[in-house]
Amino acid sequence: MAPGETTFPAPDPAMLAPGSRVAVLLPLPLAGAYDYVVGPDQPLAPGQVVEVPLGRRRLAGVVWGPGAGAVEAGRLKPTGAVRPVPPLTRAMRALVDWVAAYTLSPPGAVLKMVLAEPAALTAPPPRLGLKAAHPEGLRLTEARQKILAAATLPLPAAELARRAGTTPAAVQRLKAAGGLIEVPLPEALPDWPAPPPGPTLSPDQAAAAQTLGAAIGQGFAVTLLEGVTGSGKTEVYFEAIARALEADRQVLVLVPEIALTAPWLARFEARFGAPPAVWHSGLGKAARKRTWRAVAEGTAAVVVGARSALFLPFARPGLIIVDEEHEAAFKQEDGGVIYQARDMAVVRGRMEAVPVILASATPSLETRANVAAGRYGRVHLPERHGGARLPTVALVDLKRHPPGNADFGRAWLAAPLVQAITETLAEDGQVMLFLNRRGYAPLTLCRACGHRLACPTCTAWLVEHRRGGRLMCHHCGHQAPRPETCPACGAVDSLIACGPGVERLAEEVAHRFPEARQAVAASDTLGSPEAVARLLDDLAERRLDVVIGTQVLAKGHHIPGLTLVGVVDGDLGLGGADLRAGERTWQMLHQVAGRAGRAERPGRVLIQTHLPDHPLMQALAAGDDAAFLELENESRRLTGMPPYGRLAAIIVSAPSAQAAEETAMTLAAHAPRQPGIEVLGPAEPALALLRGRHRRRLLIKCRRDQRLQPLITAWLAPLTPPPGVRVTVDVDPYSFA
DNA sequence: AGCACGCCGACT
DNA sequence: GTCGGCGTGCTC
Repeated sequence: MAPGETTFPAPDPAMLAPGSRVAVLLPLPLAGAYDYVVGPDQPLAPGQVVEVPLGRRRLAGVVWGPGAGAVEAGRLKPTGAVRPVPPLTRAMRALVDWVAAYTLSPPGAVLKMVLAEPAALTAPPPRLGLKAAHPEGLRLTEARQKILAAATLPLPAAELARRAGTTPAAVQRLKAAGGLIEVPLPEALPDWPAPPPGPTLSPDQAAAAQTLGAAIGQGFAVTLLEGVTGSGKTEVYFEAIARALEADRQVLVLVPEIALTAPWLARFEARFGAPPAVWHSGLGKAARKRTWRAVAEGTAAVVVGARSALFLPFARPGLIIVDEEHEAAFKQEDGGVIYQARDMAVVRGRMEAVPVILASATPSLETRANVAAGRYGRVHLPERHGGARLPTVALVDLKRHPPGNADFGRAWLAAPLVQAITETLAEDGQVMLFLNRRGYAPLTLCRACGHRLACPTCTAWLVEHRRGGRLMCHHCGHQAPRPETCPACGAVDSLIACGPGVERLAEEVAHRFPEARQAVAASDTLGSPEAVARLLDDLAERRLDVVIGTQVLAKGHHIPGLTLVGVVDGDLGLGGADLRAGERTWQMLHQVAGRAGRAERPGRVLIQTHLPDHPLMQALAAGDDAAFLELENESRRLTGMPPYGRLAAIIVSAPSAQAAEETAMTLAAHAPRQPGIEVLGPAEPALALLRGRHRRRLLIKCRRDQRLQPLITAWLAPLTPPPGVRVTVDVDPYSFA
């Protein structure tokens, strides 16, 4: 076999002979697979990646099965070359079909996520090495003798020159003279050292690790791994990973946000002696190709990645882990396919017959309900590893302690929090202030005429970013320099910043605590795992006293000197129409609370709130999770909301508000009317205008034991939206304020 | 998703 | 008189 022509045997017996009709799924949002006639060169098997003509281009699709026969035989074009990649497994094809049917997306749109890097579908150029040849009449200089002595085994040219102690030029001339021949290098086997023995686990951890590890190789099962921050969840599921590796299976770890995994990666490497493969949308083309192929060929043992890693074509999957399973970031909101990666990970586990671990300190209500119903198992880690104490939580009533104005301007820190920061700094402790708002101020208005600066293409205020002196829309990326005069009335110096962002909070801290060394941490200031790692290192090495951050800081990293966490706006997310707002606030505060005092010193958490009597705030202050969860669970049950009912959102978007409204009204008029089905709307979503498109939203709701998809399909199929109007379906929507 | 075909404004 | 804008529609 010639180098670079590695063929992958087709394991599927359902071979399609040349001349027969074959269905090929293309990575395009088409309604279904297209039929082709199998080309003369070789038979095809389901799952193979094959080149086909489409219009006047050629692209790679996947053999989906025998052709369906809707298009007359004379119009069929022949399939082309089979691409040198392992065929998509039956489980993978089933996953594509399942996700497409569940999310009401074209299967080709799901396939596109699987074939995420088209370049990966071509074989990498074979690595060539040079090996000694001994033609007659070769002039043997001293340098040439050294090269030939070093080239008894094939080596890359640069390496050969280095070992022979000569220059690459000498090697090239020797090659030209026929003294070296080019031979393909054997594929470098991945250097995956045998994992060192694991750490000593507490009895609870050991028992949990034992349970999770025992599931490897035993088929599909879902287990919730629940434990408070610092209980050692990661160490426990690392042991399950070790069991999967021992069984020669690959592991997928889904994380909500790859930029935040720097400490995780360090721990992983410390445990296993090698880094995992990493997958996220920000990877460069070359890295994507390398990683995709390594996963497909089975040489990448562990992959950690964001949502999109769910669709990587593992050769020998053995375990799927979803870390921080409660995180809203697993919900893909925009783009072709709208899906919940955590839920689809469970589906993939079922398709692949491998166990799934959902890990969280604050599991979602959905997952809790699945545990309660016996669908998922549960492993609980009650003890804090090392016996560190949980922080005390206190509420700061903003009505009793309004921050008011200070000599430096408007203040956002109430007196009790200022007091606590002063004490903490005096005791040489570190402080984290948490405010989930990027930028300097979330709203800018004109003092003269009251005009508010809004995004031209979204229903959203422009956020001032003083770093860079710009106004930005956080929804579409629109940005403009901060104007000198009011765009509405032309008044000079009349624009004032309203409300706090992290930059503004940093200003207040600088005024109040000029001695304190501080840093701001937000997703726009900390883009990469390296930047996050640097910040955490600065904290751990005590080069910082105060860190002011958004959600990016609310992760379970270990900062021993951190003894005070201040939540500047604990009410964010409360009181809206968002189903999960209360739950999210609870999870977020829990996670923030978990940050304080993880070493020997006990921590304090102060939460500023306007609603100290809210049951959520009371439960947090009392540390009464059970009370909060019971309240939340009951309200979901009574209203038939998830997890006790099923929901889908129908989103209409159009260039004009009128067109959106009209289509939405038409949809509502044709809504299914039957017992147990409720259709709400149309209503204006929170972002009625997004990226220049006007939007309306309808909600359809049914009981858990019914299926929404067939209803929605039957409802929408006969209604063709007018030109320019788009109708999209979001099954299991997260935001519907 | 591309890449066509198809009808209305500013240029060699 | 053409070059070219991107609006709809098709690709087995």
